Amino acid sequence: MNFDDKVPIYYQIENHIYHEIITGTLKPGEKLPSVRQLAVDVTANVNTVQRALSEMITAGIIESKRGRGNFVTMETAKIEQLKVQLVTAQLAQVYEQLHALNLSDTEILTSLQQYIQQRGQAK
Amino acid sequence: MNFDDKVPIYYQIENHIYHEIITGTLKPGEKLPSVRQLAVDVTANVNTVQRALSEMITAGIIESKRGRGNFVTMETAKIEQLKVQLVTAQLAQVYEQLHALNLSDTEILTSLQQYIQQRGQAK
DNA sequence: TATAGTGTAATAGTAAAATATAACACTAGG
DNA sequence: CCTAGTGTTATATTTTACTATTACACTATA
Repeated sequence: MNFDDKVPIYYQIENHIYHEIITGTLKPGEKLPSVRQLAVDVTANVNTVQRALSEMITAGIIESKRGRGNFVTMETAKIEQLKVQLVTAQLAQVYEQLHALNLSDTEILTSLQQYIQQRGQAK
Repeated sequence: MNFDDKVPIYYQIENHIYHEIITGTLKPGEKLPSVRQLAVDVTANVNTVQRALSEMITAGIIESKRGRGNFVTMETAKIEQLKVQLVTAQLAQVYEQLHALNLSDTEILTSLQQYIQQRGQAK
């Protein structure tokens, strides 16, 4: 995995798995790879993976069944809620940051528009 | 100061000062508070502040004058460039994250639009 | 029932960030 | 020249994330 050394690995693993759940790579009720396999996949330690999973279990997104494995919740409402939560967190962050740089609401919007346009051309 | 324990303090201090420079709270050529005073201001250690400053000095945004103090660069072009850089980094992050959540370009834009609208109503 | 695969937990060790503290080097002003 | 204020650097210590390793608890199945 490609880690950003500015933020904890367990946090990045958590986010990574959340993304897989939200995009449907991991479907509701589906079994996750074993913690040992996950550790290999993301090139991290079992304990680090476990820490990430613990938070997801607490959040109710993952259900842990001892001796069987970890499973994505079947409550699709929770997954949808999680998605909204992550999206909103992202939007809030950009908004706050750019606002703190004295960009107006419209400037923030148009700058994102421009960024997307330029990004499309660059490909 | 209000630190996010998910990212290094020196990095947050760096960002904090960058914001003050870009918004004009700290003007070109202006002297920064002493490192010891800054440490008190942000409730961190002198060495931690120094680490943040070191990166800013390397980046050419801050000029250090031993015995006199640290000063914001007078090259306004550099400051403008820094602003573009920070804004772009923010835009890139949201875009990548939301794109990874399977939001299309237009969905990303409209969701930001909606966020700003709702935020306005909440006040 | 034995075994392989699973989650869970504990221990010890390493590395990096941050702190506390002190010392050093330079500058300006009295 | 001396002193107060500045940046700079170094040392030792604490804290936290991460790793390596091992052991334990449970489940399914051959």
